[in-house]
Amino acid sequence: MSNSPQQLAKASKATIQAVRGMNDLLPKDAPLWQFLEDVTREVFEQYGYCLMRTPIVEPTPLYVRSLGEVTDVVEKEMYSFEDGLSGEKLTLRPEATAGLVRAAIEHNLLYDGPKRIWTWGPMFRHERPQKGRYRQFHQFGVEALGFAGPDVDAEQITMLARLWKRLGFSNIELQINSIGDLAARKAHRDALVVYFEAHQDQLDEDAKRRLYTNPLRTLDSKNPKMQDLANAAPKLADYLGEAERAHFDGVKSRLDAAGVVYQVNPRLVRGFDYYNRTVFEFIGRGNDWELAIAGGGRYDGLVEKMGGKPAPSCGFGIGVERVIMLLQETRQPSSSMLDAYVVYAAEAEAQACGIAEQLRDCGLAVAVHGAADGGIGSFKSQMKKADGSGARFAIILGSDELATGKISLKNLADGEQALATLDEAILLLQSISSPST
RNA sequence: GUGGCCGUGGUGUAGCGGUUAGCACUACGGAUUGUGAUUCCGUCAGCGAGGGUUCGAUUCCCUUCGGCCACCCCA
Repeated sequence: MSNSPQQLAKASKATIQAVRGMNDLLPKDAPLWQFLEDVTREVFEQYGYCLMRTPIVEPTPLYVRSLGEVTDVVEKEMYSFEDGLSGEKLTLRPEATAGLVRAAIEHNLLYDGPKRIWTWGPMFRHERPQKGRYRQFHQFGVEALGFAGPDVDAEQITMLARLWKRLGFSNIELQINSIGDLAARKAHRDALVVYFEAHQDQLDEDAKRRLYTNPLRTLDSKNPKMQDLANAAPKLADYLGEAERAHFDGVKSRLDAAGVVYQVNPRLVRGFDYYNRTVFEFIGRGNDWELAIAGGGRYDGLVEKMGGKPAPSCGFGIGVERVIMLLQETRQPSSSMLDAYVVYAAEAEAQACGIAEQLRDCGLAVAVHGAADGGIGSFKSQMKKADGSGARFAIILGSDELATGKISLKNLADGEQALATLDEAILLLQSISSPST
């Protein structure tokens, strides 16, 4: 019904836009993303985490089983559809953990012991878009599968703290909490429901709606009228057993030892059902916003629940777009990676391309001038382009250079220009070329 | 998903029933022989889309698409 011939005809005239909440990464923003990807990979590798990748599309039941049937994500935010060709029920992944766990089980990844892994890519959730919240967004996902002790919890939190430091962030807040094991959570939840039922008359609309679905959220209510009620409610901490408390203490003492500053937030919870014990969240603050930039926790039962052998685990996700927002506020745009920009007269066009190829053979980054209209333009306009490209040097090929068999090499930073042979130019360019190329 | 605010060249904006839709930045071209700045001159480029009201709509109304904010939730 949404694609009547009339509507299609109309649509065919209008320009086609990107799907709502799904953004293009434009060239001007790419360097920042690449910087973040590079630094993140380096930090993860420092801790022995290995890259792996899973498909963007998974069978829908994977998420229903792992995240929990009554979670918001599963109930109303998943891009689920039926493959018209096979009839399979599929879902665009809303998070990374379930797919990684599925793959770990499918390939028996844990047969010779626990594994530290990470991944990265787009995730999809059908929410109303806002700043820092998109329908296609990107996450780094990190999982330590098969580790039972509090050491990996602390390791991952410490790793994130190191990442923020490497990225130059200072205004990051860390909140941690223990939500206990399943039994403790269930006992606490039941007590909460009983408590709220006994105070039905004081509940606001949200609280009533969430009474049986997500009573924990009511503890976090922003409604001032609910504060007293929430404060007097049963506390999760009182339901934690000895082992759970010891685990949490283990995490905290390791963070203390590593010098990682944190705040215990007894109301911190996660949106997915599979979490237990340690949960944590890093809050980033920009000029006019405050959002979680990374969050995670322990999920001791998930691997077993998904059909694998029991493998207590811990993991987290980083919101790439949100980290990029912070980077945009704290970092200057990075400079071009070009070593040279070739400017040439019409009769030197063939030589320009040839010389550029020879320079690239030597590992240099070289752009050859090209104009929108297919011509090449004056030397003046070519030099403007050379300047705008951010290249360190301009290589000038005109009739004079052709006649002498040399090239002119102009340092765009200080304006120095000299004639040189190609070999001399290569040596000079290599000596100032950035080592990463 | 609910409620609210908002869509003017690539960017930031002025105008708000009849205007050649103004300004700034950017881009492009030029200011004597083959050279990046500044300055000066010039040029390109816009009312998100679709209906309606009207003699006439960028301006008013509706729908839609998109952005942002709050809620919800979360990275």
